[in-house]
Amino acid sequence: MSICGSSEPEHKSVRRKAGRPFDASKRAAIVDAAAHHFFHYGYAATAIEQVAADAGVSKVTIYNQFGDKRALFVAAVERECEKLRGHFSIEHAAPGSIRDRLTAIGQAIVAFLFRPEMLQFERRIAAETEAEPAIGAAFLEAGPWRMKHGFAAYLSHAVSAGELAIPDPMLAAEQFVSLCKGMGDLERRFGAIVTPEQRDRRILGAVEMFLAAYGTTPSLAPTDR
Amino acid sequence: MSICGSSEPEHKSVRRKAGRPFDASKRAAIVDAAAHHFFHYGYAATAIEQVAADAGVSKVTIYNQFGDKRALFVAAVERECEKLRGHFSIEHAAPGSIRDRLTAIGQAIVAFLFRPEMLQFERRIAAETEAEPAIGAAFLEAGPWRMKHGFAAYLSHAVSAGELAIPDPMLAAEQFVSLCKGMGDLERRFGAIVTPEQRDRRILGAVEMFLAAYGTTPSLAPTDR
DNA sequence: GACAAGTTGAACGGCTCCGTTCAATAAAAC
DNA sequence: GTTTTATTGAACGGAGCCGTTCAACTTGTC
Repeated sequence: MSICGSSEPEHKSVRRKAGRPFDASKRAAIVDAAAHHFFHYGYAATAIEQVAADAGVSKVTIYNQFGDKRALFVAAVERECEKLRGHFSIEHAAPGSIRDRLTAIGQAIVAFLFRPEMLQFERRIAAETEAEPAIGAAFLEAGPWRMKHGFAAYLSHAVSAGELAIPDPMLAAEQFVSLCKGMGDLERRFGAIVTPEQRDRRILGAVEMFLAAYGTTPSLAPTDR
Repeated sequence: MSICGSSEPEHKSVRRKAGRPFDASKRAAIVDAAAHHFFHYGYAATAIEQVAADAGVSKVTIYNQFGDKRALFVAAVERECEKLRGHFSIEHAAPGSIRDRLTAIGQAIVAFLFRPEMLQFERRIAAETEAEPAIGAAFLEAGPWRMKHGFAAYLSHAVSAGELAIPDPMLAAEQFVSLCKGMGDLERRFGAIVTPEQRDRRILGAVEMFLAAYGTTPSLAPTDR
């Protein structure tokens, strides 16, 4: 099972086999439709025939190209993970105090993670991880772990600049994100609504606590409000 | 849909209707078997016939008593939530420094939350919350929110004792738990193994950070190690 | 004992859906 | 033009499972 490996492992200009080649545009349409159905209605609730119809393609074509329902699902996950990979760049040079920048980063992270599509995607991945652990691993690599590394690098940068004092940036990255999400993560997964006020309260608290632990200048608002 | 309301809403000694009454022991056996199957194999993958066989009961009996597959699932969730309710008591008088006590609490919380059965249960609840939001709400009430209140009360107690300085105990409770779980929560859900060392590292870091923000005595080990 | 209601086993209808087969057709390589 | 391969539409086999029905039996109340 090669989930989320390098995109084009072997495209050596090997002599194309004779006959009519696969229609790449059809393949893309299939994966698109499949991703939509899988992540919107769930794996079991997705009928191959429906995917075929949405992709404007025959069902047999899908089985020709992917062979299996699971394989199609894996392909959809791969595509989504690929999209994820582009979303983790933090500007190393940003304006404002470290407090302001942390706040902005926290808001961006929460906004990104709490999108409804992300919720759906996580749900499906978590459900299928049980049957196919490689799927969960691929998601962790492409998403959370990647983000953690990026953010840890940012923190290290701030440490170099003397703005923070962090013994373990990887741990600190986890801590900050965990604080920002707080219980909102659970509530979201279990259908409770999380108000923007709650989000902001958690982010504010996260920044406050983070600076209390890792700040270099004596924190100015230890007992705010 | 009455999920997790008061256990026995109307048991007024209303004149028992004539004829053979429901067999309570059978009902219990059914719910037991159903819970096992639902939380072990998932809702869709659970066949009523199998539940009936495991409970030593006829399929028709299940339909007589519960009427529906969903209703049976709800009954199983109710029973599990009921069990959850007993698990959130924190000893207000415990020995040791506040640091030691927080560490012990963190370890207990993580140990409780990371049990495999809890993972399974959460997975199923999250999956079914989509179709039935009341299920997710019931779980939040019986589990996370209950725990949060209990822990916040404990923290308030420590504040009264002058051991901590916390402006918002509810937020602080969230923060501590979030820090203890850290990314381990995600990793667990997506099939990655979380080593005891990682857990302990996170708990240690959580206590450290928590005391840095809310401690009353100057933290003794800011840059531990 | 008469009555009412739960329990059982078996069978059935109905539904959804996966994956395959087949013959006909289209598109590329040689 | 020939060969090779992909695509299509339709149909089929097979499986799983929900929920119902029925007749017989059991267990309770009156």
